[in-house]
Amino acid sequence: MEEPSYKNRKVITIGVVSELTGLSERQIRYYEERKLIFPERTERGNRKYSFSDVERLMDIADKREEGVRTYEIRQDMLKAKKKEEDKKLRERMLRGQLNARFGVQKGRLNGK
Amino acid sequence: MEEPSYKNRKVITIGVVSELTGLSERQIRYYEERKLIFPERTERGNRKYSFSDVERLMDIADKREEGVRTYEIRQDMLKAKKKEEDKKLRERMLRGQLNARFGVQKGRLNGK
DNA sequence: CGTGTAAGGAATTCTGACACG
DNA sequence: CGTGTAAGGAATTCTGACACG
Repeated sequence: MEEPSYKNRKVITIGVVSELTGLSERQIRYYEERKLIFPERTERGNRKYSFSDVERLMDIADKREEGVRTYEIRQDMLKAKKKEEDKKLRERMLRGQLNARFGVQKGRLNGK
Repeated sequence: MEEPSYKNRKVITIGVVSELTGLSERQIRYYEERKLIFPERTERGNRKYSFSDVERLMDIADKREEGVRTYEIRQDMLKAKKKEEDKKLRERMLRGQLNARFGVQKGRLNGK
């Protein structure tokens, strides 16, 4: 498991993203302004998107068609993100517990 | 298994490919002329590459540094491709054999 | 053969703004 | 709020060609 590869690499220009999603460049830039997506930039300032950005944009497009406001979409995003983080935190803590009781001894840090 | 996804989708413009590979656009276009890579085009004619194209280009760059000529690189490519196809063919034939003797009967095509 | 470069034109992208509803 | 559009400029990409070794 070492590939954050392909899916998350920001390499696609806005024109291609527009083709891929069916959204106008105006819309794509606006969703960035509303902090729904976060493209990188080339040295000269051209936006570059990843495949996950493209997928997120398609989700956004669906939401928008249902009439959901960009602000609400953003709230949902943040909520989902927090939930993700909490989950990871709980998992880490659980692992810590198990290790403390049954795990391989890592060797005391110093004998004191 | 339905994702020919990310890795093979042609979405990267030549400028980004150049950054990614360290090759000049001139070189990238030349390797296309020598039939080492096959980008797609946007409606207006701009080249679009996939991540596998990028990887292939990096392989090509390595070969070139070793002094291998584009013609030879192409020959090796074709050889490798043929080998791949032969392998698939043999696998298909073997499966056919097994099916014929032990496989589920597919029903005769017609009783004659 | 493999690559650089200047040339000219066409298409892309960018930003900030006005418009509309 | 969300999106279209015209505006002007800068950067990108394209092709065909000449150059060099």
